[in-house]
Amino acid sequence: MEQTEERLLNVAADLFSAQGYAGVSMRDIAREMGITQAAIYHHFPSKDALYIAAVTYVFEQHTLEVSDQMSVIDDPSQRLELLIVAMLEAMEEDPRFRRIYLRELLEGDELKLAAIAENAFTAFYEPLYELMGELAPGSDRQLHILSLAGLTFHHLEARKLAPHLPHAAKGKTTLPSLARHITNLFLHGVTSS
Amino acid sequence: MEQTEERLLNVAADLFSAQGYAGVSMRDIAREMGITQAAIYHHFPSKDALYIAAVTYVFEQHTLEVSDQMSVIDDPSQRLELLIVAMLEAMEEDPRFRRIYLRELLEGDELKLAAIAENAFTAFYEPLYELMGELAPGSDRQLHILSLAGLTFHHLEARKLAPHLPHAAKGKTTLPSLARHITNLFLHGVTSS
DNA sequence: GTCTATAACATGATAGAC
DNA sequence: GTCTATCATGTTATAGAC
Repeated sequence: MEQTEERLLNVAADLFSAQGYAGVSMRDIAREMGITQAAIYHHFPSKDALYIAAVTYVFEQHTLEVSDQMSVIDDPSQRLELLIVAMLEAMEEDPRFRRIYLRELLEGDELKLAAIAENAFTAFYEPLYELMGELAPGSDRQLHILSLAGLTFHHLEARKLAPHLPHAAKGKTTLPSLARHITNLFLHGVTSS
Repeated sequence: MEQTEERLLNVAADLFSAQGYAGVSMRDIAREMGITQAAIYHHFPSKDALYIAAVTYVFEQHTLEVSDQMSVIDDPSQRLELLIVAMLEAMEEDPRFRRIYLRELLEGDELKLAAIAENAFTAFYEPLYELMGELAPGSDRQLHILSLAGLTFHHLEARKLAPHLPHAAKGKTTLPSLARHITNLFLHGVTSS
């Protein structure tokens, strides 16, 4: 991929993930790029095409392999903690990823949702699915995976909200403490912390 | 409140919660209302004012009293289950509520987030906070409450996504089974189901 | 690969009739 | 309380020069 095109995808992903499809104009993207709006059409035929390309681009960055380091560990609880830390770090590292996911969950049509399902979870889904079979055999594994996703996505996004809540904690929550909290809750529930 | 104005707030809330502020035009709202765009300005001075009024309107519907029926129950676990069912039902009943919450979490500025914090959780926060003190004394109660919020919001929103995931369950998830899943997970973790 | 210029249309908002 | 008409601006997209 050419350098300009990749930068364009990055700028577009930044803006779209933060302000949504309708909230970002081609001029906004062009301004951030330092070019004129018309120049974008040399790289992509339409705003729609640019959006889809940017979303795909962000998702492709997250199909890393996490299962290699995991497969050697026997204890499923330990493997879970590793996966949760990996998920949190991946989502923390690229806010665009989790925001596009949440955004598409809100307004995505069936077609986009199917694409999301295929792309967003690929790196984590299969190892997680297998893991759930070990941790809680016979249970609804998909429900558990969606629970885990809900916990991680929401905690990261809610850090902006937390200071405004009634009994706000003094310092802000660090990533490792979040990982410990989620792992603990997911494994043993609220009664064990 | 006049009848037309209330209907206007409802239509606006429907559209804004589904497509976001930038994704909805005054003409979209007018079309749904069966009036012209200019007529809206008789009721609200600007798009911004209408949006804020619609959001406030939706939130005000959800400051119901749930604590009355709860205070008589001694067992904290039982009270938790009641609260979770109440949360799920409230959010299921009005998708606009949870979507506006998630939307503002994504793009809300500090001012709006503060307003959200004040309004979105008012009905549930205090009883939940107290409950956490009984269920897990000494723990970070706010983290637990945000966990619970993440679970409920995400599960409800992800029901559109679930059928597209790799190992999708056959039937769709019912509200009572969701409530049972979340309560169980939150109380005892994945290992107990 | 980027520019200027422009077409064709959508948008938020106002003025004034009824 | 709603209408028509209109304004100023912003929008996606195209044409053609460099």
